[in-house]
Amino acid sequence: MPAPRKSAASTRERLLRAAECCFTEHGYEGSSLRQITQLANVNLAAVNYHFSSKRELWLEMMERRLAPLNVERVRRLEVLRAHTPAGQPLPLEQLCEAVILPIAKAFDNRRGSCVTAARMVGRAISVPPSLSRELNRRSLDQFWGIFRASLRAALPESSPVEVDWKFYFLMSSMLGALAWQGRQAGLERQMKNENLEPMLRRLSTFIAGGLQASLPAEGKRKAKVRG
Amino acid sequence: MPAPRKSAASTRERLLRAAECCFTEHGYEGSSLRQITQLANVNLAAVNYHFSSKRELWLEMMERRLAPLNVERVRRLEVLRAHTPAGQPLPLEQLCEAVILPIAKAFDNRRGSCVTAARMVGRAISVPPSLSRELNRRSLDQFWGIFRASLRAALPESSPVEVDWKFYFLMSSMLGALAWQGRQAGLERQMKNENLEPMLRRLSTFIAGGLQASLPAEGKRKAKVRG
DNA sequence: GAGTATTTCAAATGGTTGTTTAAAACAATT
DNA sequence: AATTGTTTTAAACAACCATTTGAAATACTC
Repeated sequence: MPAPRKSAASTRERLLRAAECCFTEHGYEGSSLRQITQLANVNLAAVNYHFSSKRELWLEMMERRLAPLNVERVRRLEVLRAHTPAGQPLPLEQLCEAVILPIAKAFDNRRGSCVTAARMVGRAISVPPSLSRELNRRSLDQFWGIFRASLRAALPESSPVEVDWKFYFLMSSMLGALAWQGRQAGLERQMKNENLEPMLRRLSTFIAGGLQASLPAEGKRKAKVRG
Repeated sequence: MPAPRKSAASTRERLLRAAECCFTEHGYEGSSLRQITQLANVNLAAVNYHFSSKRELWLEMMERRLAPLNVERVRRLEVLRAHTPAGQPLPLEQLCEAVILPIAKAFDNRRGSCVTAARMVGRAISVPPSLSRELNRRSLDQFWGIFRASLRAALPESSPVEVDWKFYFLMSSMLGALAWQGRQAGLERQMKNENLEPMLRRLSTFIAGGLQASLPAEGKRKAKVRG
């Protein structure tokens, strides 16, 4: 049984990198295998050899990035839980940071920008439903189950359906902010590589504030941030 | 000069309606003119006759919906400004509602669901950049200028760049929540037609909380926003 | 170094895309 | 009724799409 050729992994890798770039820039349906293989400097048929289809290329590309990202998220959630006294609710802002901040680190920064990588996460919001569902099954369901439990622990006074709404707003806000990438707001300049983590911190603060705001226990109208 | 044929407007209208449906469901690149014309029961060439291209069809479809939406938003902002004593900052939550709530009403509800229409707005987040830029130029720039001024008036203690960030999070959160439509969170059921306005109210509260949260005036936990 | 499994490659498959064309059908005016 | 301008139609256009094929090239084992 011959070992795989030296450049084989390189072809696969180049393909994945090119796919990240194209899919992020032009979306799933907007990127052709011809564009991707040309950018990767490999033959067109390589996609169907190394992966079996365009669909699978996209899924593997996403999986590869999301897996370590989710590991880090879960690690942070566990640390947070360990540092919170029993009976105390988990601190909301740090909970948000546990989900959002790892995005800045989890991506390989050597080639391609972090910003592209972050936008890649956001792109998942606009992919065909069939792909979205499959990605969910492979790479998100497990993490989301864990995270939802943490969110319940951070919001002990909210009803389950209330928590679901907050969960939804947290996720969709995060994806929206990542997908949009400062366009239309004159912030493209602020969202370059070196500024990604500060931006994610701002985002965490924003989302934590939103989660806190709609707490039924608090007197809603004006004192919405914190008691 | 002969008057336009009776069914001419009808063809255009049917095309626009079908376009809303297809583009919302499958995205811009994912919808073909053949799908759209078939759904509209018109000839394929009708698209290039009534509009000049697929691109223009999408732009006109969006423009038609966004124009009255923005009129209503501006109207609400003016009412809000008129009801706020001079020197007082505009109330944040009502500011958010002025931008978000009109989405539930501005769309023609007779045919097609409101939810579809709302998702259509969210879809703008995932359209090719060239389209996004053109839509911006035609239908959003003017409103955004007005709204940004209102947001500054609601956040008198925030710096301009700080306001830009909040503006960005407000917009991207709104688009993200609309685009995602309860998928992945088991809330599809909650987001049917009759529930759209309550959902938009929740969203307003969430976003208003986020805007409030990062106020530099408030003694934040780590004081990361500003010294 | 012969043999073998793996990887690349150019070419072609069958299908779809947005757009164009030129003729036909239509409505209104003269 | 003839003319005019508008709208619809079927057909064709050229370009591109994802995927497959089978042979050539490569790297590894024995």
